[in-house]
Amino acid sequence: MRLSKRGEYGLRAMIELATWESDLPDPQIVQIKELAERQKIPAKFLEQILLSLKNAGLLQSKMGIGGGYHLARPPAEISLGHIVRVLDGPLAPIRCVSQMAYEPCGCPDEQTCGLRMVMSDVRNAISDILDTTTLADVARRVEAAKRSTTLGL
Amino acid sequence: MRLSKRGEYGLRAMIELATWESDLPDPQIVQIKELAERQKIPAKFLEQILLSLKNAGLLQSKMGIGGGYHLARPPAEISLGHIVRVLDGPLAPIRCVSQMAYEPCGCPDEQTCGLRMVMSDVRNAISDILDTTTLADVARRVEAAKRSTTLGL
DNA sequence: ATAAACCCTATTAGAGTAATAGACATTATC
DNA sequence: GATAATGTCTATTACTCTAATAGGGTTTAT
Repeated sequence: MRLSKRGEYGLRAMIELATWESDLPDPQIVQIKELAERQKIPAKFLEQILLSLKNAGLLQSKMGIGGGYHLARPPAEISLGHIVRVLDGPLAPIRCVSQMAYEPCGCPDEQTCGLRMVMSDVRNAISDILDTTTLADVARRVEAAKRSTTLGL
Repeated sequence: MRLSKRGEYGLRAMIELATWESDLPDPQIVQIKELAERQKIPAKFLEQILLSLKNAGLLQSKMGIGGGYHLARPPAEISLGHIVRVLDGPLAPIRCVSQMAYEPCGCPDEQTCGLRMVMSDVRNAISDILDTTTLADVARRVEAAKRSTTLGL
């Protein structure tokens, strides 16, 4: 049940963009290189990932000097589920319970397939989290955690 | 977030064994070949899978003529989570939130890592389902579904 | 003794992952 | 308008993993 590096790096980058924006009214423009350094991601690999996210409409970019990336929409309107689907494909553990990429699995009867019932529950549990959690939610939790660890010093 | 074929086949086989047992007081002994045919799984591949499950203590086997496999414990005492972990490894999407195979992910501070917070929720959601659902639970749901589709005819 | 079953390890073909490379396009600035 | 900093795009590669296949060994009922 693993998230690929591609998915992990993409999520980290998007979360970082969202946390930077959370203070400021206007979207912050950030270069690949800076994001890669901060998150310790190979820059050329991150480049591909951000490009996919841009083509999916989740990021916008500006070319040339002073260019970079910023979120295409407010953080509250970008769900983690969307990001994961773009980078890693369906959330479902098996395709016969996928909403976005259903395929029959060959069992004699889907209505009475025990595996399908349980995996459908798993899919829904994952989707309940990732499709309802937005970048803004994550940014908020990060800020809260930072405040409480600072107090703990 | 995918379940491997290995995991899928193993779960199907275990669920099948459990549903057969659900009627009868004594554990049913079943041959690899028969399980493979019923579930349309390559027999030699299933052999490897069942062997892993046996070595993990979830199945027992009997060699020689009239031999085969049966569950090592009552279906109510075998969780799907256990089966998946044996065949596919940790449930967690990333290792830094895994209970059974934790590894640091290299983020500057795990306490304030947004990705980690969310993926920890996902891990728990998956584990809440798979670790609390037993083969007996699945068998029960399958029987119920069979009854209701039969009524619907 | 035989055949039916599980036991165990090695091998392989193919797919997928994680990167790396490099040529190209755009734009701010001087 | 030259230059350098940036994103765009595609190809390639090394490596790992997956799914399966192969085949010889061991046990046991008859």
